[in-house]
Amino acid sequence: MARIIIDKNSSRKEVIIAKAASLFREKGYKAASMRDLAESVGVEAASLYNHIKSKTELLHEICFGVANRFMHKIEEIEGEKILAIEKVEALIRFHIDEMIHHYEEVYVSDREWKHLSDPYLLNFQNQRRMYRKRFAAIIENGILQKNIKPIDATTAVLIILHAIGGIESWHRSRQKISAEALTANMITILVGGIAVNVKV
Amino acid sequence: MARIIIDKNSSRKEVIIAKAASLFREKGYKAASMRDLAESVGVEAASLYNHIKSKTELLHEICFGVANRFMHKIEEIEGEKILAIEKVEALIRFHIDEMIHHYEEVYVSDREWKHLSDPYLLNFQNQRRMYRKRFAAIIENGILQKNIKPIDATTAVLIILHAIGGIESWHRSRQKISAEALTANMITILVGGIAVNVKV
DNA sequence: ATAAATGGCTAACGTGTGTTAGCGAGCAGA
DNA sequence: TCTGCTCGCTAACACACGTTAGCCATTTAT
Repeated sequence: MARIIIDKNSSRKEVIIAKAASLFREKGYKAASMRDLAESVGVEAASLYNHIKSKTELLHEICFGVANRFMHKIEEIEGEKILAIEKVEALIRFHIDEMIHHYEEVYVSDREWKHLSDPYLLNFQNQRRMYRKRFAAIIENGILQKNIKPIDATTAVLIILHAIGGIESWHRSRQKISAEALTANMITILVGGIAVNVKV
Repeated sequence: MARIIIDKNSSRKEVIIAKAASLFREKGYKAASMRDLAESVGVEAASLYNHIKSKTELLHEICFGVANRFMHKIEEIEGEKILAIEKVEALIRFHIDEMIHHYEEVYVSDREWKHLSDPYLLNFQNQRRMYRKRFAAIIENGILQKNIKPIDATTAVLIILHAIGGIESWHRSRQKISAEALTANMITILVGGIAVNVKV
């Protein structure tokens, strides 16, 4: 009888969620079957249901786990007493970091949330909209402070978030450049793209 | 007996492909069923097979249709005698234009190509890799010409392509700003992010 | 007008899906 | 050691999927 192996600080449920994130990222939520997941966990499909309620629950856990982390971070940053452009940079750094270190979950939350079902779907979409509004508000503040170019804040947020989502490709491509170099490049382009050019 | 309505310059097959693109975009390839597609075309599921070979064929047609358009465009731009940074701008404009006017197909080609099956999947991935290499080569040229900042070209391509992919969100959001304004903003941020700052 | 091709239809197939029921092995605490 | 709970298993379910076969109506070409 093959039990799910767990280490000290993660339950069997958490192990399943982690494997699910990896699988959903690779194949997409719909294309990944519970039997696939079971195999990757090392167990029969039916056994999974001793730990989880449904396939959708796995998606909830992944999506809201990620969403909550981002919500907490933006709250933290909003409270700091720094320039708006610095807040934007901090936020970008956090996004990149998340994308590098919690790749699978962030990716899934980004691309597969459509498959959430209705009480959760609505909630998620609301949180997402809120987050973007608050991000845009920071940028608008920077425009008033004159350390950000007078651009459409919504568009800027859209570009920034999706650009970072593209780290997916970097992740796949055998890490030609280091995480630090990647971050530096992205900051140069993104912050450089919206910041008022003070130096040179 | 309900026939598929066609206009002068599109066959029944093309009508089906267009509807498929719309459906695949909305639900994802796997989640969109042939019965869904049939309903949106106004016909029974089995009838679709008088015009197409399989569900996968629909995905091929969509993905390679888009890929070919981009390949032709980059070839055209490579041949022009203009600065590298201008080539990049032209390419970005084309991407944005495609994303605005052939939204569904471009989106599907971007997000659902994973579900292509193997002779086609490999081919598509190769074309994608080629395209990005050629895009990166233009940027590297611009760095040598000193009209583009000395950044990692691969990262820049990655950012640009994904940022434009984000127009998806704009498309959904009731078009708060015009297509022209959106394009102008994106050019400001993206080109501004990589260009050497000559003017202020 | 007649023949052939086209493009619908219904019915059904096999397969893969998420999930439940029910059973038993092994670990935990008394 | 005994008891109960955790967590695995096999078997099976109902259903949704892509696709095929075979039939008939309508359009097109001769």
